[in-house]
Amino acid sequence: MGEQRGTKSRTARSAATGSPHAPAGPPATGPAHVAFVLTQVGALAAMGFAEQLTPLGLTPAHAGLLRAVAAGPGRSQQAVATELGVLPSRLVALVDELEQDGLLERRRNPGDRRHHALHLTAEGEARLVDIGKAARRNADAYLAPLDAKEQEVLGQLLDRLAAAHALAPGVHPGFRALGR
Amino acid sequence: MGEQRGTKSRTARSAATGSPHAPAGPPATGPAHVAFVLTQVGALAAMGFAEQLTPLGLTPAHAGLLRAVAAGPGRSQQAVATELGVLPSRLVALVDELEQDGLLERRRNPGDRRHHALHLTAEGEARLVDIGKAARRNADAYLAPLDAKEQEVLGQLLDRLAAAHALAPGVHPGFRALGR
DNA sequence: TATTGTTATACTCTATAACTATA
DNA sequence: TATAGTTATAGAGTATAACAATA
Repeated sequence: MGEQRGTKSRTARSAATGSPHAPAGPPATGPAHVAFVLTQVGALAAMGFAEQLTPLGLTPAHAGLLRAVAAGPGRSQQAVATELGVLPSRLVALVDELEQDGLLERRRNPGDRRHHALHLTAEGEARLVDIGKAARRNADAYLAPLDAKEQEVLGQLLDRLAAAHALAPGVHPGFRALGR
Repeated sequence: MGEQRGTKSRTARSAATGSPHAPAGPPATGPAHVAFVLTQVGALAAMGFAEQLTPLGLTPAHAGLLRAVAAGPGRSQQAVATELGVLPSRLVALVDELEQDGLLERRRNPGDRRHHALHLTAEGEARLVDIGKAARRNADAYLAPLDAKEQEVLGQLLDRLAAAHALAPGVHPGFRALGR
């Protein structure tokens, strides 16, 4: 059930994502400060999630792909690659790995044999539940410094920003190739 | 003044930082959702900053290094590398590039000739001002969907999280090697 | 012998483009 | 010819370890 490949390099990566790099230092107040701290805590949260994922033998990219397939089973690799903003050639490797782990399967479309319809296996569905638990575990620990009301306020403000910047609800921007 | 090296690969990267990857999709509410959106908007803000930096011929890593040197002039590469959480071998390349652009200089320490004291040049100081403007520009655009009061509330909540998780004030976590 | 900086090297991730098989 | 998927290849980024100079 998943050979835990690349355990080492798989430790954490994400958000600083892509390249783990960083904005310069900001003043202690004002918009620039808020934006900077936003990138700080966002990157840290992403790293925490990646760490929770490690024991599952998955990277954030794998988790995002599993979720995308679950959200729309039977789609072609092209369709999924487009939604996630990933290069088709990269998606091949991700699908290969998840298929080897028995979490995902390619099914040839009888109508147009060029397509590979992507579907989760039963094990893939189960793994997706584990991913959800990992995300929840990370989120609870990460947001613990804030009480329930504060978490709600934070969530609403962030939702507003996400909506204003047209972020796709379930898709992480760090997924895509960034500078394109 | 800065040959704008690697314009192509320098476009944007950062936050998804490290590896530009992503947590899986979350439910529409609750802590897991808040944490996920936090990584989304954080990554997007970091990407925006990286883009503002591109015309300056710099990456977020360069900007962070310039700031670190400005914050404590005359320190050794080891000291700066430790503060930023960067490998010394990597710092060499970063310093090389900024030195070639005339923004930074190594000064041999007469006392202990093994050390290279790092200092900004006058041009480096000027560039740092430009970086601040870029950060401000990005932050203003990014936070525009929220009014002043909301931005303040967001900043306070994020500051609380940053403090609780012991984030160094001016240092971006995406800077360090992540899984270490 | 220990430390600073540097170089060499390997590994991963990402990106472009060429190739195949279907249509 | 056009499209889906794949493979090949090159490029950056990042990591480890070996090395030279200095102490």
